[in-house]
Amino acid sequence: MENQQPTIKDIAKMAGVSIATVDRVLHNRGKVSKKNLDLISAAIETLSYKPNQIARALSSRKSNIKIGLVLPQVESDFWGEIIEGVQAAQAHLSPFGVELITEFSYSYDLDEQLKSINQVLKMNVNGLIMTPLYDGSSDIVDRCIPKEVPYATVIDDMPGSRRLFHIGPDDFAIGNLAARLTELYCRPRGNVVILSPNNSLIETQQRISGFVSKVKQEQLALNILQIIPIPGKTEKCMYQNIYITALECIKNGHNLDAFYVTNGLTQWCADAVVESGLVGKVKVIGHEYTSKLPQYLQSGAISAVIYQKPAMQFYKAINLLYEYIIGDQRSLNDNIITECNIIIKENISFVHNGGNSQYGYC
Amino acid sequence: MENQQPTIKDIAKMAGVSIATVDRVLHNRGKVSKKNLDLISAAIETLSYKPNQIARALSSRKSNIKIGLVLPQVESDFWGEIIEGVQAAQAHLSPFGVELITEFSYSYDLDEQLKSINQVLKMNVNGLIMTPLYDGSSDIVDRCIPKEVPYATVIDDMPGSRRLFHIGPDDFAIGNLAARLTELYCRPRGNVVILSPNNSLIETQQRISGFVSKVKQEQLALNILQIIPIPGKTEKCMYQNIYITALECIKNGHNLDAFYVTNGLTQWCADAVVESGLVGKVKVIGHEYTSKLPQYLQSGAISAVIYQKPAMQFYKAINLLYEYIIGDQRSLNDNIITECNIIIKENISFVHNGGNSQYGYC
DNA sequence: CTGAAAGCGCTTACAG
DNA sequence: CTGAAAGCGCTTACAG
Repeated sequence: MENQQPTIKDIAKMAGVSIATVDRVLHNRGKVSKKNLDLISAAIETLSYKPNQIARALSSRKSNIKIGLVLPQVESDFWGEIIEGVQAAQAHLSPFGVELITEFSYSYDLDEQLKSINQVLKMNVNGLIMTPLYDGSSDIVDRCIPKEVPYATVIDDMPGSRRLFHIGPDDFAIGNLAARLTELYCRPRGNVVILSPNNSLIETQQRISGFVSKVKQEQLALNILQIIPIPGKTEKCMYQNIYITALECIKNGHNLDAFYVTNGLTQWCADAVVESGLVGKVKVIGHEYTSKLPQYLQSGAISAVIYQKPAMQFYKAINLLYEYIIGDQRSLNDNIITECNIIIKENISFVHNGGNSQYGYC
Repeated sequence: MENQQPTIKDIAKMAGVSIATVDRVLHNRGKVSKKNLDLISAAIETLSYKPNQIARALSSRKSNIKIGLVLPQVESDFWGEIIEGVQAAQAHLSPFGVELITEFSYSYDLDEQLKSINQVLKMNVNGLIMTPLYDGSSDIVDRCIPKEVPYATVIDDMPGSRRLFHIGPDDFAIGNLAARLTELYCRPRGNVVILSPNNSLIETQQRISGFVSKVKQEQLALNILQIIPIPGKTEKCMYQNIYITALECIKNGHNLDAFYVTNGLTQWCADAVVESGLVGKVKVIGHEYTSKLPQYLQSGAISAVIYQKPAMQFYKAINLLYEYIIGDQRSLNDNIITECNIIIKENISFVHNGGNSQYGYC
């Protein structure tokens, strides 16, 4: 009926060789005479042959592909959600013989992460996906990972490193957006404090500068009172510190109208607002989907968050890295901007999050 | 190494039959003796066997599966975008031997759509996906499509019909959201006119009642001046009617602060605002991603839209219907609420639309 | 009602 | 440097 896709047989016939030889040039492994190479290449070209991925997957099921994942387990909602993306990817790719090997680290500590990387490398992974923790870490990480092992970064980038690609939000644009949301919820005008965990990360800095420059550029009726870095490497530490700091800000007066929290710790800042009985008076704008988000939006303790769908990012990263490893040479965009959603009280019921994505991953 | 997934061979061996017989019960086709049926079912159970989809796809490539699509081509941005979702699905499924057959109708006219349905049925499709045009059409459509052909609805539903499942937004919730967005952009308060194309659709009515009830329930500072149905079945008609109506509203005074447009014709309402030199003064809140949306958001002619990602909806619908047809009995949720995004000036750069989804479909 | 055999398109030893 | 053959897990006629 329709003209069938050409198969490896077709091009073998056309080039007058065996399919084994065609396979050799397809994977440029083994030696092939120049003459045959040319013949085969020409045939591939003229028939515009594309290897059938299904057949490939079925046939090479024995030779497992392993992809390593190095995941912090710190902000538990945020990273916990990611695990669901990883599981979805596992389910999607296991019929292709892909095995995912995950290592966790329990603090935002570079040494711990390097240990995880080495652990994963011991398992002879064919590729690696990670979220870098510090901006200076490019060289260290590059030295740690052998050149033969391609790796990708998700959420935070490591520019200047050998990473194959990066998936993550446009943090400057996100900062712009946060400023607008703050402005909308504070109208006619507002005094804002920015609380900044992971303050040393370049991504955090970009969000802040996006926020600040949006305010200036569009002369939003926002007055940025302070930008306060929140220290802490472990989960508990960070929760406590942001909560205490928010409480202090509230007590110090200054006619505070809003907090902007630069990452997923938003909920713990909102706790301070609730504790102070200022829900509705002091708005909280922040990031990510956390367990209490629905109820906090409902009560007004949080006005809006920007949601970067981290589970989806990992899901895509794993799929892309797999395609790269099996040699799908589709030109790879090396910096993929992830989609971010605004979540407010009125749409949280139909924003798909990591735990709600029965059909979220196609 | 790891315990391999059981194959059809394993369960044949365990039940003491041939793989052909196992295959028969897997697809409950052909007659199998009660004894063997029980034996095989037990084996499947105890080994918790899952057929390998890859192998299945490879082996059954000859027997093409055809899925029919019945698509209006009216609001061209909206429906044009959908075609990209269809193409993505085609690319994704063609290695599985799936062929998509698309028929277009060029007006919102039931008779024309029925013709398209019949056209597609003539091609012996194994399933069908459509967007119903009128609420009364359940019976007519049900009579038109043979019982053996499963079909699904996307975007608009046809409750009470035989459709297998529906994917679409929660229109009442969307109306709620639209009210909130209007309120945010009109603060401190605003006079709103609702313009309603496709007014007879139950989905449109739900958006409107969502909007109205949100205003009442939360006592939003919005005053709904009028709700005006916009007639028109063809593209040109609708564009002209909404533009003219919007112009009239503006001229009639009433201190208009905002339009809420209940569907993807938002852009043509904004044209009237631009024409009247009232950009910034009269806000427009609406729906969908259309070609001029980026520039209109930038200039302020449109303040915000709610984007239901129609291409993604079709992409998912096609995949789900395919899985159903090949007998993937995963329990099928028959009413899938699609994710909707808020798009405003500050986030349009990183919202993935149909035409921007290189990595949007996993 | 049941089974042996060929085949889907590719990969992988193995023998030359 | 090259090819014949077996195999991945399932489906599909075909013969009993």
